[in-house]
Amino acid sequence: MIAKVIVDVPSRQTDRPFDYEVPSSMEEWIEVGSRVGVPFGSRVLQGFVTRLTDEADIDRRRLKPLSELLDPVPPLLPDLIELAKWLSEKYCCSWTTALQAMIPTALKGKAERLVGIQDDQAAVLALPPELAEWIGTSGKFVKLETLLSKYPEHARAVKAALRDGVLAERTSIRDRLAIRKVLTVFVPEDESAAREALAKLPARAAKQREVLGFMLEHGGPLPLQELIAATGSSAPSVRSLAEKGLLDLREVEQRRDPYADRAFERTEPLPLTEGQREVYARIARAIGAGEPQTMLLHGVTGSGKTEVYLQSIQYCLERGKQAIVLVPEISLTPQMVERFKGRFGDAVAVLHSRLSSGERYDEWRKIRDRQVQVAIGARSAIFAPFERIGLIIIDEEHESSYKQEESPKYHARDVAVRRAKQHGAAVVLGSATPSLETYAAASRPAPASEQSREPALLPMPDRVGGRPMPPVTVVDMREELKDGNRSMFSRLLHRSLAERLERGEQSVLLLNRRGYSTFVMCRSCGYTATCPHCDISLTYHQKSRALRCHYCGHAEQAPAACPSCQSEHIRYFGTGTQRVEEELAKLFPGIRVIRMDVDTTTEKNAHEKLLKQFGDRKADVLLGTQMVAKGLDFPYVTLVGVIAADTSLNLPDFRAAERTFQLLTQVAGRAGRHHLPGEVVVQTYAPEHYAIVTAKKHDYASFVAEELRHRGAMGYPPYCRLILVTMSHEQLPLLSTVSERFSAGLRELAEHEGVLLPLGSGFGRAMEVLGPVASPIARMKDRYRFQCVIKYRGNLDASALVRKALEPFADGPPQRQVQFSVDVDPQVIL
DNA sequence: AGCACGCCGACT
DNA sequence: GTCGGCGTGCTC
Repeated sequence: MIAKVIVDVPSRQTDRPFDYEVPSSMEEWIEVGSRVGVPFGSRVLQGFVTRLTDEADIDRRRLKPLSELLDPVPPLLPDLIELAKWLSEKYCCSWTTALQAMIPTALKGKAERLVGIQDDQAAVLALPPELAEWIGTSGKFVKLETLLSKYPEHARAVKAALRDGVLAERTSIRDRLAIRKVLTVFVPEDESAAREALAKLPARAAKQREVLGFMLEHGGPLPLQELIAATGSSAPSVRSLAEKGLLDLREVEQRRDPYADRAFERTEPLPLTEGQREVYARIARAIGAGEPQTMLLHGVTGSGKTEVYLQSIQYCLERGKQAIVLVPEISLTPQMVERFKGRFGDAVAVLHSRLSSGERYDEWRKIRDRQVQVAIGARSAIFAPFERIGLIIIDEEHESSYKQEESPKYHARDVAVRRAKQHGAAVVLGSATPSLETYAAASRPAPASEQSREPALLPMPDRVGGRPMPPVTVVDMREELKDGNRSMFSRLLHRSLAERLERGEQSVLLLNRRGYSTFVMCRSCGYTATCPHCDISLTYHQKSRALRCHYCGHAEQAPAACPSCQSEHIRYFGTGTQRVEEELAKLFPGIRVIRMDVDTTTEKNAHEKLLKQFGDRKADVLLGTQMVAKGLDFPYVTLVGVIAADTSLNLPDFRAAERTFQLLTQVAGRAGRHHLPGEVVVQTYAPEHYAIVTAKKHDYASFVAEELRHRGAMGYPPYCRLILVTMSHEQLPLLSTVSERFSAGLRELAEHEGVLLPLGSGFGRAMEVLGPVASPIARMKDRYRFQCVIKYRGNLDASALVRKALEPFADGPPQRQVQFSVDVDPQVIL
């Protein structure tokens, strides 16, 4: 049997399967998706089996055998292997990079050199005795690295022994993280004997008596650490009991269940409103049909989307299929998890980045081992190794966090649609503010033949319980200034906050962070601190009093005087939220504020804790950046204030208006979700901007109409698609030549295909190549950066053209190589 | 990505 | 006359 293996070398030249002989001992176990160790050149690497066949592409005599099978159960399934291939083509990355994105980091194996004694008694005598003893008997292998670090003085002897064959060497792939084993204490089988022994333990062995007594009373097995904690004893006491045979001490495989210590109250399906019922029926029908179908669930905030999700999943599970739920990382809150755990209990695995890699690995294994039927998680949960997916839900479909910024730069929404196609599953994209791409596709009347390719539109325009959308008041900050109010709070917001304080209700304040971020400026000469390696400003970190570049990590001490003019009028602008907090304290003495931003949420679970405090009404105001806009649901929040709505409007990105509208709508949805009516105050310097006007009216349709006009005029998605190619090199002239050659080459290929046409002409296939021009961040980590923007439309494989255009630049001299980075469907092009 | 093979300068 | 620079080409 021959296995086609993708080896873990992310270069263009090795981005194809290599053939290996499957040893007969592995034949029964090996599958497409198995992870294996293979000899590759002079080393052993990790790889994935992509196909099993009897035909080798090369001379059979040149084949090498697989050296090991790394997991008893394949970590990937054939559909994921195929999906990875698709990812690599669409997003222009290597197959192995795509495969790596699908498995937990814990499984990224690394080769390790092992040495052991050959079965040759006489030769062993040649080894230094302590070495021989430590290595142990023949057949046992120890890590070479460990051996050398333990006995550095014997390095020569080891080398000689390896050369002479006294020591044998083997290479093996070792997982970065093993399954966690926990030393666990058991009551021995012969419990009565232990009881008798307990009575006979001498009085001075007080600890042991206590421990044994506790175990006999407690009964069941208990992790050693817990036993120690519970009895105030120490490990030696337990061990000596174990040595006497009065307790058993064994290693037990431990699942790291991050929710183990929490009980979730079981919930039952809620009665659906008529609107919910209709949507649910459509989704259920799609699941039942077993045909791939995408639906856009356009439901206003508070319309009860989550309950529809829950019941749809229920239906899916009843059909014996599995479901994946994607949620933006930021809104994967305990509240959210609770709702799913509450409904489906142990059938849910939760995957998010706040978990340790061990915890994530264990949650992932529940999926692979078929112990759960529902996976809820951020972006990468789309790769959950389920075998029969019936439903994929993407909540807050418009969120940019579904796009991965590193290679593979995939968009989870597009991957979901593709995966659903493989499984005949339904995809539900849920949002109050769908992305323009999705909405345009869903509302476009599809030709009959393409019915299933366009998402169906499922509207949910009403809030549950008929609660109205909260009224939004827009305050023109220019008028405030004119009237002599120079505070960051308008008179209305100030008054509204005061009222909430009086009534004991809560407020949420959103500061659109960009434009307010931390930086350093000299008020005398206008000097700003910039990174010496990148063309961007340094940010000021109050805690360490350091200036830091968040692209390359460069850090320096914050200067006391301006390095340029020596003036002492250099000012450090703290995070915007800190300033707001200070101001609040000044205006409302005694006000209790919870601040949520990068500074206060770095600690693990900080997020969770802060939200819980706010939920317990331990604060009057929740102040934060974007993260307070998403998915929070607190009954006593009756005021939402947006400090500066237009900071995101002024970003030089074509999605700036869309982002602003989405943010305002989302945050407004946080107010008045329960019995108390809510109110929203939006402060801005651009009250007439359509994003703000339409957000005020909760009028998505008008926003879309206006925004589509702009996109059409400027030639941006959804009227075309984009690919951003960024090239970088230390030397500007070389970069300039190479980037010109690349864009010329790409134009030539497009010309050859007959698609190199201006997008403004007609409606067929067309492609434009813009640039190269200097990137918005023209230098990063001492490398200059140029970019090309490719716009295209119609049924054409632009990724394939880009890949082809990249070929001549494959690899040359490693040092002076221009780096190419391809971003298909970029979220920001600035 | 490694690592080996292969052609031109400063050493025993 | 050899050791070693890293350019280029391969890895089943």
